[in-house]
Amino acid sequence: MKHIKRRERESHEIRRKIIEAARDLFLSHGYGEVSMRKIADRIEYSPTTIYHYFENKEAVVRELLEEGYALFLQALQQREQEARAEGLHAMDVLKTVCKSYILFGLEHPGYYNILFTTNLEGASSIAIIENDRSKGFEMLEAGIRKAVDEGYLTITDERLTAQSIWSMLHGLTSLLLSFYGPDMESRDELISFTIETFFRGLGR
Amino acid sequence: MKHIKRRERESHEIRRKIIEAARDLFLSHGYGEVSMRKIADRIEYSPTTIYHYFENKEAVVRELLEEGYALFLQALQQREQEARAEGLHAMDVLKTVCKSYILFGLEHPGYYNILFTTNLEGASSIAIIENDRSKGFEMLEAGIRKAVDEGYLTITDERLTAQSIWSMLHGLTSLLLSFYGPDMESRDELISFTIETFFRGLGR
Amino acid sequence: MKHIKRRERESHEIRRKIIEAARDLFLSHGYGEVSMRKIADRIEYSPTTIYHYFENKEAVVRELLEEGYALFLQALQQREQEARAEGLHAMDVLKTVCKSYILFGLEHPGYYNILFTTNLEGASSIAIIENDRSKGFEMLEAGIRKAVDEGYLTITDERLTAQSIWSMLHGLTSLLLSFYGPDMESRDELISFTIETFFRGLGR
Amino acid sequence: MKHIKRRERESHEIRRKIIEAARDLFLSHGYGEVSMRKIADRIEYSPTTIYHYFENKEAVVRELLEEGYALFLQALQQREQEARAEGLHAMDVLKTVCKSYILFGLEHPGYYNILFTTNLEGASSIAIIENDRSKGFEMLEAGIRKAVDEGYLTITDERLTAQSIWSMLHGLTSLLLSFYGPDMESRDELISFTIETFFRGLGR
DNA sequence: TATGAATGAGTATTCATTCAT
DNA sequence: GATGAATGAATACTCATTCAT
Repeated sequence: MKHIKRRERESHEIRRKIIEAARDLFLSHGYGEVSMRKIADRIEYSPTTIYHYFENKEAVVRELLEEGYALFLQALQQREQEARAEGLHAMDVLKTVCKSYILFGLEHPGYYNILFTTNLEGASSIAIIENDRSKGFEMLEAGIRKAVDEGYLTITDERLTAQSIWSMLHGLTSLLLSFYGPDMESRDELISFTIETFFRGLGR
Repeated sequence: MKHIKRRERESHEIRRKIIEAARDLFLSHGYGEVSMRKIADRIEYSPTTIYHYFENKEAVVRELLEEGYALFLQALQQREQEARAEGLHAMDVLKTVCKSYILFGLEHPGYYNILFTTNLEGASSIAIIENDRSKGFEMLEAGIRKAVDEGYLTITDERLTAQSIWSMLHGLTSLLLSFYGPDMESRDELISFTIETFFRGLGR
Repeated sequence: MKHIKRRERESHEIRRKIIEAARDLFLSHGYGEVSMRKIADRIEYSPTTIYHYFENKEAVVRELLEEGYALFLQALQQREQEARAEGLHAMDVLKTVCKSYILFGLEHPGYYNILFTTNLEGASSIAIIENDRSKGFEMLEAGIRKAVDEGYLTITDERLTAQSIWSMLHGLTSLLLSFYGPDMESRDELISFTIETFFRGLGR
Repeated sequence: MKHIKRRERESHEIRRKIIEAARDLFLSHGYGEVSMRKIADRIEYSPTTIYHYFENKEAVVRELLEEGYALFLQALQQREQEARAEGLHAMDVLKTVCKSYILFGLEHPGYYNILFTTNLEGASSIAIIENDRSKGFEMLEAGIRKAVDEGYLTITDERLTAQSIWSMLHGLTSLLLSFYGPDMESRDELISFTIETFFRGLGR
């Protein structure tokens, strides 16, 4: 059992296939719809094989979440650093981060749904990862603080502001994912409009 | 079949129990997780009994949706009329509607999830009700138009603005539902802050 | 229980509807496919109502069989008497009976299937009716005897001959019912050809 | 699914048990009566196990049909070749084929019922096999043609004649199967008598 | 006379999972 | 490293039937 756990971290081609299949299934279906057999069918292996790489279904989902969060955080951080490197001031860096949040959702709808929409009720040990979620939130807070420090924002409660921004971002992303096709013309307009409006509201 | 259809609309104690059980199950689970058997267990009847009152699972969900939308629209309309009766001007009426949207979600988390979060992929004939969803959206648009007409808002694209507001509301509501307990102290503060910020951003 | 049995014989409009519905369902489906609920749906009554007229499903089938046999025998006898009245000689009377056997099957495919094709395994008390089946067989035997008596046939074993004829008739009918649509052009040709061939074979 | 398909053709002890159980159940019951659970009970495995070997119920029936037809055609062809090898002339070869048709039914009542009596309404993709049925019919036609060519038969319509013979054979077989025990003494007599009579009727 | 209410058993099928190889 | 074999429990849904009214 120990050695299974150990190997669980090892990278492996089939591990990848499995979690990619699981992610794709999550895209169009809910947690209950993603079955070990469907994953197995998709990668053309027997269901038993999956148990060679993952202890059970929950372990698959857990890894999916971990990967998703890693990807998510990486996407945000990368864009932030790029923005900084471009010499943007704190406010525009913050906006860039916001846009890349939404972009992540649009580019990885499967991951986004699992990370932020799907209710993973059945999966108990998954709560551990909850703190990955707060890392993204902390990035937001940090960005806000910097904007405040640099005088672009006048804010009393950073935490509150971050929650508010986050909810706006999540609302926008999930709206775009569930009710609009991928080709919605006014998509970018809606994104820009919402973000600009909100930040204008935040003031100076 | 005929005789079921005939009184499908009739009220009945057990019908109520069934859809309430279904609604509660939807609160913490997805469509696939809500099973006829679980509903039956919850109301302490045999699964067969449910089929006495509903043609199939989809019919249960359909009624749940219809009820949910009715409740939702009613809540919005009632608060709007109250606000008008109180002599509030268009802008504050609009804000009141926004707050009652969020309040509906917080008071009826089960309904909110089914109406606006859950992926009802399996349920085909449910698309019909989709247009109930747009009724809520139209209320928003109408409120915006009125605020524009009365000079409280300067807006170019009503549709875009409504989508933007809607996404903010949905984001806020689902954030509150998934990540905060019902007793979150700063809840109302977050709601007010977000709405005020956004409308300030919309300008004049 | 006694009085139920008694009333079971009474004619009644709904009784008729029930067994007609059952018969129609038997046409296109097997015994297992004919359910009390489907019968009830078809006549637009509740399933419970059927139990007012019949003790159980088996009783419905039993009556269906009785009626079917009555109809069957009546059809045969009527044509036989008509043929006799027309002054046909015994041989042609016999052929007429044969043709009316086939015609019954083609005109009442539902009844024919229940009477002669469907395996009524589940229905125990139905064996009683078995002797109705032999009545039809006896008509055949009687017809043969008469043809022999009148010198149209030279036959050693009447029983054997009757069985032989019967099997030919059943084969022809069920072939026509299962593999040909109702509009098969060469239908009558096949019937005539087979009967004529067979009787020619029986000889003088 | 893939891996099941891949070895669907492979022989396997349990596959055999399953289709034999299904065949036996078909003997005394209709399509609707033969359930996966009953099959499972009969072979003393769990119902789930059957799905390890067959995709679904229809696949079981399909294989049953394929096997049945293969056995049927083989039986007919073998006897025909034997008869030819024995130097019988075309007429007697034809009669031999006829007798082996009936014999097949008597020796394999389960198969016979599925192939020629049971209404497989529920099973859609099964129609494909329908053309196996016509192969048997074609053997009959070919035999007739040969008998005509060799001057044993004078016939105008081969197709009609074949249908006529076929219906006689089917009638005889199903009569023997449903209404007589396997030990009926006069069985062979009835078979011979009917065939002889019919062919005598066909003439020269 | 008719039916609404209720259910236990049965229908096909899918699920996650274990075990021996 | 991979899988065939096997299953108990669950899925939605249908069945014949009973009972009280």
